[in-house]
Amino acid sequence: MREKKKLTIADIAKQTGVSKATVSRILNGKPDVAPETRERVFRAMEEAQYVPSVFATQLNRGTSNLIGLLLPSLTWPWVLEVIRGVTEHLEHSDYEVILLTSTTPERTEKLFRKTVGSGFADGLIAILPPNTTSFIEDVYMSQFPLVVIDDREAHKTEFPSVVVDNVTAAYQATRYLLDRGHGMIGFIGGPAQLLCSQERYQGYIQALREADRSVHETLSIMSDFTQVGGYQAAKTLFSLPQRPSAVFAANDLMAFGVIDAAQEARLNVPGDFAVIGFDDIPQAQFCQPALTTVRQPMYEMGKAAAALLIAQIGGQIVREKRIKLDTQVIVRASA
Amino acid sequence: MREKKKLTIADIAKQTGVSKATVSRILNGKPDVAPETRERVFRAMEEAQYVPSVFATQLNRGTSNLIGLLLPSLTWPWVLEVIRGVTEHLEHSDYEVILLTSTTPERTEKLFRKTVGSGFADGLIAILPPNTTSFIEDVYMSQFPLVVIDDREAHKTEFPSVVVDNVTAAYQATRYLLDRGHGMIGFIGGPAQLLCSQERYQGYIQALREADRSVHETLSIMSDFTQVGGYQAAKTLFSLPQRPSAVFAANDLMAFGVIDAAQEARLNVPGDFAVIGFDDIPQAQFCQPALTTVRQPMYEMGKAAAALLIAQIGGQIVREKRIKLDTQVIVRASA
DNA sequence: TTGTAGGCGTTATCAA
DNA sequence: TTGATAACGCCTACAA
Repeated sequence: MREKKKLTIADIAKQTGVSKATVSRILNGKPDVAPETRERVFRAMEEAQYVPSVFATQLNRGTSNLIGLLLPSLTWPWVLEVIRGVTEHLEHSDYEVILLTSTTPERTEKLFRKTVGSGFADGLIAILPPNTTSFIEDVYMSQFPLVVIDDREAHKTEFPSVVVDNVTAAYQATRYLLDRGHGMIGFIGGPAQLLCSQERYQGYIQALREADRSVHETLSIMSDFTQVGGYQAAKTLFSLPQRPSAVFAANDLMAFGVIDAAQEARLNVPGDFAVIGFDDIPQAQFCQPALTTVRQPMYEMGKAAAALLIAQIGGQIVREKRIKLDTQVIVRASA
Repeated sequence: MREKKKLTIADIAKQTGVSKATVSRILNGKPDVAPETRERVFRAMEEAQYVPSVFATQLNRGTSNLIGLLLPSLTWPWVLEVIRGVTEHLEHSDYEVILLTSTTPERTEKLFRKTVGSGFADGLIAILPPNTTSFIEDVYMSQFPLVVIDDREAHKTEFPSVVVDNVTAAYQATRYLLDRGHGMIGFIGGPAQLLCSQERYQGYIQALREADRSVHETLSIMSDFTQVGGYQAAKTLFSLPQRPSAVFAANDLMAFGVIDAAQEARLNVPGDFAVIGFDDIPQAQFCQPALTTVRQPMYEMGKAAAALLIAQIGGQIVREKRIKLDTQVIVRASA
C-alpha cells in the first residue's frame, strides 16, 4: 500500500538472514539452494512485495528485454494491425515494446541513437520512412538485431524482413478484373520512387501481358496514396476518350477516392466502373459499396517480424531472411 | 560502422586525458568546465560515436524516461488515436513510450509489477480494463504518477484523468435528434455496469425531460457495444407496437448494427429512421449512409493525458485532476 | 550450500 | 576548473 521506500535485494537478505548472493540465486531460479532456504526467502519476497530493480539487472546483464518498434507515422490505419501483431507475439515472451515514431529521417536517426545505438533496446522492428537507407545499413552492419517490415525501397543489402509479394499481389488484383471480363483496366499507383509502387505496377503489367492485352500508357497514372490523389486520378481516367471499365488502385485510400469520383460522375460501381484496392484497411468493409481489395496481412506480418527478431536475438542463424507472406483478393462489392 | 565494442565514459576520459567526472559533466551540460576542455572532449565523443549507457544512467538516477501506456486491447480502432496523441506530445520531450497491452486483470497486474512496480517506467497512462479498481488504487496510493484515460468505472478515489463529459455528450446527441423534430427516440446503451454507459443514458434522459417528453422504458435497450449487439437491439426496437423514428446508439459500432438492421427492414436511413452514434471512429465517415455521431476527441485526450502525466512527474501539483474535453456532434448523413 | 568481493557505467560529493 | 571515490542494485566468480 504505502511502499514508499524501494526495497533492494539487500533488504530481503538482511530480513531472512542470508546473503545477497543467495537471494539473487533464488530470484533467478538457480540450482544449489537449500529448498528450505528457497522457500523462506521466496515468502519474504512475496510478503514484502519485492521487485528487483530493472535498471540494476540491465546494467549487469547488458540487455533490456525491450524491443523497439519504429513506425514512420501513426496515421495509416493499418499500423495498428502491425502493432497488434507484434505485441501479441511478444505477449508470451518477456519482451516489452517501446514505440518509436518519427516522420523525418533526422528524428529517426536521433531515436536510433537513443535506443538502438546505446544498446537500450535489444532489437528493432522497423517500417522504414523514405530515405533511411544509409542509416539502416549502419544498423544492420553493426550486427544489431533488426527486422524490416514492408520494405519499400531497394537496398544494396537485403535485410531480414517481412514483406508481401507486391508483384504477385498486383497480378492477382488485375487478374481478378480480367477474369470478370474487363477489357480496359486502369492503374492508379503510388509515388514512383517507392519500391512497392513499382512492384505493383509490374504486377499489373504482367497480368495484362499474360492475357495478351495491349498496354495503354494513358491508363496508368502515378499518384500519391491519398484519397484525393485517387479522386483526381480517377477524374483523369474518366476524361479519356475511351474510358476503362475498371481500375486497380494501388491502395485502398486511393480506391476510396476513385469511388468518390465515380459517384460524382454518376457512374455505378461496380456496374459501370469496377474498383479494386490494395491493403484491406478496416474501413474497406464499411464503405459503400464495400471495397473489393487485395489484403495485406499486416497483423500477421507484425507477428512474423516479432518471431524473426526474437530468433535473431536468441542468436539463431536466420535462414529465411526475407519472409514473404501471401496476399489474398477479398471480394466485396466494388468489383 | 563496426563499433563492435561498446565505449564507456572511461574510454573517452583516457583518450582525452581528463577524468570520468569531467566527461560526465560535459555530457550533461554542467557548468564549470573550461570551454577549451569541453570542446576537445565533445569532439572526441563525436568522433568515437560515443553514446552513454542508458542502463548505467538509469541506475544512477533512478528514472528511465519511459512512460507506460497501458491499453486493454488493440482492437478498438480509436486506440490508435490515443497512441498518436500520447506519442506526439512526447515527441518533443525525451520520454519514450512503452506499450503495455493486456486483456485480463491478471496480466495487467503482472505488467504493472514489471514496469511500474519496479520503477521501470516513470509514469503510467492507462485505459483501464474492467475490474481493475483495486489494483489501480494501489498504484495511485503508491504515489506513482498516473493518468487514466476515459475512466469507465466509478471509483472511490478520483484519479488524475482525462475524460469526456458523457452526460453532456449524450445530451447533445439526443438534443440534436429532438431538434430535428423526432418524437420518439430510442436509446441503445452499452454494458450497464460501465460508468460511461450509465452517464450516456443519463444524458439521454436529461434531454428528453428537458424537452418535456415522456420517457418510455421500452425505448431504452442495454446492449454490449458490439455491432451485432446494436443490430439485435434495433430489431427489438422495430418490433415495438409504436416504432421510434430515431435512435441514439451509445457507440458507433452499435450504430452500424442499427443501420444494418434498418436496411434489412427496408427502412430508409435517415428518412424513415435516423441514427446517431457515439465515438466517431474512422469508419464512421465511410459507412453508408455516413454516420452522424458524437465525436470523442481521442487524439486530444491522448495529448492531454501525456501533458498531465509529465506535469505530475515533474512534481507539479496538478490542480485540475480531472480534465474534461469537449465532445461535438458531427453531422453526416444518418441523422 | 552459502558468503565475500568485485564489477557493470554513470553521476554526485568532496577535496584539491 | 578538475580529479578521486563512493554510491546506484544486481549478478557471478571464487572461496569457504
